Amino acid sequence: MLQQTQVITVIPYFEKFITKYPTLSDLADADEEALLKDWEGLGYYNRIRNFQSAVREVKENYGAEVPEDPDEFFKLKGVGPYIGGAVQSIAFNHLLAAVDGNVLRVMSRLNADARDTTKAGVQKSVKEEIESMMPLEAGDFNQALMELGATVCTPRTPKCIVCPVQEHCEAFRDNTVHDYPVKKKKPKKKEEYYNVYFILNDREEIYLYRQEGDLLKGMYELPKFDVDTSMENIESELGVELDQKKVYIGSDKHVFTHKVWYMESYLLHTTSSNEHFMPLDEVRDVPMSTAMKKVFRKLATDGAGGL
DNA sequence: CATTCGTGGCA
DNA sequence: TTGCCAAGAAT
Repeated sequence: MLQQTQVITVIPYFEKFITKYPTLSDLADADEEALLKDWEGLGYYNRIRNFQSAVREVKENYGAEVPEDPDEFFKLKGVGPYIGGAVQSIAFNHLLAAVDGNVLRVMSRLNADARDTTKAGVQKSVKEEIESMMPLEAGDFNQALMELGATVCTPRTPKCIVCPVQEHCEAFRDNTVHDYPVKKKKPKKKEEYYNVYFILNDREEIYLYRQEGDLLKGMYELPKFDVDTSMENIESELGVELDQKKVYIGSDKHVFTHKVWYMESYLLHTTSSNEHFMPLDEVRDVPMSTAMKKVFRKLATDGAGGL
């Protein structure tokens, strides 16, 4: 949960998961769609699939005991350098570093390190440097380093005046704290323009399906097409016959890490039905991305009422 | 090594 | 309004 996600955001999800899935088996046996519903809104949805995969692996191949051997633990899905170091140091006191964004920022300033911290090789180097001076209280040390970054050595206005390691900080000495960490600039987000359709039939059902591909995989979405797609193509793609008149619902923008969706939504009627149609009162129970929820919200407020 | 994975808060 | 950033990992 904590991968690229703030602690404050994670807390309510964490509470829900440990309550609803208190044991390894509860998580291992859970339905993927139910897990996605509980993860809804947290983003990076592959994380929960990876986690379930790791839990099943532990249950089946490690006697339901989380492996204390770092080499074994690192084999689990979703376990990378950070999670591996964090868990193995905090839970089992192995002398491994837990290098997250906070730690990279702290270390780059301490050393006035101008290397690009987005590069895996640089992160590995920082990890090895920390491990070369790791005290026996590895878990505490890792958490202290992260906490220092989260509360004192912050991105914008670091509180150098109260920093406990100020006298060791090369960037502070040089008055160049704001030059670190060095990161390569992110490429511009790709803009994508879609028409999104609420297709309702006579039985109060709506066309809704699980998203495939990689982005938002497993989350339910409304039929969505490039803006230049003809109605004939849409009917043929979806296997439905659509009434001529369509009602404009609204416009939504949704920003992802690497792309932006611009969505225009419309309400359409059909007399068709197929396996993709779902009763309207079941829509609330399926996992849906924040992007699609925005579109639905507009229908509920401005549209034909009813949801 | 670079790209692709969500979402919300903040300046 | 825009870009940055968050207890990163898989591909």
